[in-house]
Amino acid sequence: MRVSREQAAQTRDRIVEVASALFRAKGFGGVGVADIMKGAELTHGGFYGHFGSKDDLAVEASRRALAASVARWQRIVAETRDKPYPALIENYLSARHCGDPASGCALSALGTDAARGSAGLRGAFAEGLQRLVDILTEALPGFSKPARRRKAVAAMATMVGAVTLARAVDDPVLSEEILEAARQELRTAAYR
Amino acid sequence: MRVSREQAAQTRDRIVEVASALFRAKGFGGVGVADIMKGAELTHGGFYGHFGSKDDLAVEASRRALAASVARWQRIVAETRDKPYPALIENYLSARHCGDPASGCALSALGTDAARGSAGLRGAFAEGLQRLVDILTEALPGFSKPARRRKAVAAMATMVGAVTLARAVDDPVLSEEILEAARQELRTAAYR
DNA sequence: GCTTATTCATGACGATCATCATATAACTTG
DNA sequence: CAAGTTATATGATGATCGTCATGAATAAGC
Repeated sequence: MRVSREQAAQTRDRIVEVASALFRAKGFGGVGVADIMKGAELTHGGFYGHFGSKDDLAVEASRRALAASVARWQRIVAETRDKPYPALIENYLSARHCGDPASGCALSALGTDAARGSAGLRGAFAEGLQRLVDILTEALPGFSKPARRRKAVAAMATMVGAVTLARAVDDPVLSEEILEAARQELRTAAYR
Repeated sequence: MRVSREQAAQTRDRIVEVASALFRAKGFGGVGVADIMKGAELTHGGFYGHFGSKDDLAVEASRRALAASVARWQRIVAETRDKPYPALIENYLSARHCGDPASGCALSALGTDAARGSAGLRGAFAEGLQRLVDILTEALPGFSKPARRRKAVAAMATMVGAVTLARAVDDPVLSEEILEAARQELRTAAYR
């Protein structure tokens, strides 16, 4: 069967959206092309009419997920004009974000997977990371611009590491301790 | 063919050792049982005489890798009696560690993979993390014990996040910036 | 309204996967 | 030295994987 050009674009969009969630939930290797297509209410056959390979989709889905994070951060900054930095770290280091990788940040959901990925994939991660760091740099109070940039990069590392570790352990008490320790350290580090 | 009981134990040991390196290099899903056995100079058939499943081996290999990190940290602490903390973070955040996941820390090599793993696997990660945090807590200068513990947990998150991100991007300049930012922040955070 | 182009479904390809059954050979125990 | 045990090799299992060839059906272009 065939659908309108506009519907086809929507279909493609739906595939990327579903993939971005499934990849974050189960990893690049943990999801098959058929799973993704089924998630978009399609059969696996039409996949290669939209994408050249699974890796191509992985790159696009990662870009989509990271762009969503950028948009989310921008919204948080806009909504908390006075103190955006605490709002950002509180949000990232929340139990909700930790418990919902599928709709969370791709850096902490796919970080170690991306390290083993193609150059294109790692390029997408680099660009997404840069944009998030830019937002964080602007959100940080005081200091010179280079110092704020340095603090923003380090804060990114702390947040990504904290969520990654909190998810990697099976002890809920330890998970919460990790998130809380990161929250406290980042709060005090910003205002010293 | 058959080998002596002692040799069989060595064989099993060699499999775990090879697996711990291969898993860190390529992820749990990126390596097959046959690859591991070939790495141990065996064929794939004998695998299930030693282990109940691939996941069982994953747990054991992770434990092995994390125990090696604990031993490494203890050695570093013993060798730098006066200032063990800077030595630990310098070591973890080095370009060498970043460029060699196969013999590095399992937390930053398999963090996001472990988050999607079995409860047994996440238990192994929790225990390994606890031991590393214990060492870091003792190595931190000044402060009360709870404060040192909190700082140690946050420092772990920063280190794991920094190495994960530095590996996940394709830009060497950005990678080095991430490691350096984490080094600087951790140094100043410890002595404030 | 007819032709062409294109979206998606069906189905199959070969490769690879974890797992296991069986066979062989040699260590271990008596 | 004989009998039993067991470590490893060989080979097969069914499942799943990414990828692609083909066909049907309909939108788009003339």
